[in-house]
Amino acid sequence: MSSEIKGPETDNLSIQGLRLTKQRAAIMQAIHDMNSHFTAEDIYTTLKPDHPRLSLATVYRNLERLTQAGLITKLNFGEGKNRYEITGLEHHHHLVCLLCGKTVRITHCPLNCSQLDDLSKSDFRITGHQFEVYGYCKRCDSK
Amino acid sequence: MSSEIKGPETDNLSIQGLRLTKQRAAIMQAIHDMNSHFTAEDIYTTLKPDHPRLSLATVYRNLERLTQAGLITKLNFGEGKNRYEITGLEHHHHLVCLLCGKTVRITHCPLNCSQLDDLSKSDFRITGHQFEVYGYCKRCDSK
DNA sequence: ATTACTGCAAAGCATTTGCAACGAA
DNA sequence: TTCGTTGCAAATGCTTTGCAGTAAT
Repeated sequence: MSSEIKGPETDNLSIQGLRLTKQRAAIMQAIHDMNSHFTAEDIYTTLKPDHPRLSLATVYRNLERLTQAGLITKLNFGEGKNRYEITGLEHHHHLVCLLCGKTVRITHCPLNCSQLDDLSKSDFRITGHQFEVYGYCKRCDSK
Repeated sequence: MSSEIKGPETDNLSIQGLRLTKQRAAIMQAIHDMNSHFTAEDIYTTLKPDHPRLSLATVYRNLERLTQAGLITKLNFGEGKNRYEITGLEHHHHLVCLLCGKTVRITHCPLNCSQLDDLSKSDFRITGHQFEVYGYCKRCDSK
């Protein structure tokens, strides 16, 4: 329970040597209100109306820093762009609808398989993994 | 055993309504000689010396068509670019070394888990998935 | 006063596309 | 003669970077 974003809090930031700028606060707030798998563009278009001078570059730089700080996690749904989610939830993966983008959380993690245990012991030190399942949700499939 | 690339064969192509151009033949040959997880750039730089007029666009277009035809499969190692491999091998996933790029095949497929069976039956029609594990191989880890 | 952070514009990379010429069938 | 395919150049989409000014500590 060390690194969680619970609101516009500064604690996690200062520990990492990050400063709490207005832009960063706004971005963290937006991340919260987003409650889904968001992109840099999502954050940008959400904030732009109330922060006309905010630049996309700032959003990217912040998402990068927050990722490094462990506050958010980078996801890859194979769309050619990155998505993020807040870190600290139970470890999970996703089932993604290719049409509407709806996602369902999969709590089962494929990393717990004996074949990987064997490999891991002998030849590899595993540091990360990625598991995403694609398909069509009931709603989209019936169209 | 329907769609395999075994050399500069035309059978698979004609079935798909694809023409066997010099460029396509060269690309298929290169794919063979590549025997690893290659990128569009890999194919391009391999062929360029002997095919000075070959364009990257042609490589991309061919990889796309060959993927559609099921002869090769698109991979995503989270590098911000696509990799491909020849289809027809036993279904598998990869353990990828983040330093040297070495890959180890994982024959276990996480799609066979009861949680997914349940979801699949009720809400989703699963059409694809992605499972890659990252880490450092023994050799790179000891550096 | 430092020095992290920002906006802006330009650059970077992988990939795609429009179009006229080309060449398999 | 078709019409799938190609080369070229330009365009796209996402992301990064250089730089000079700004602001948090």
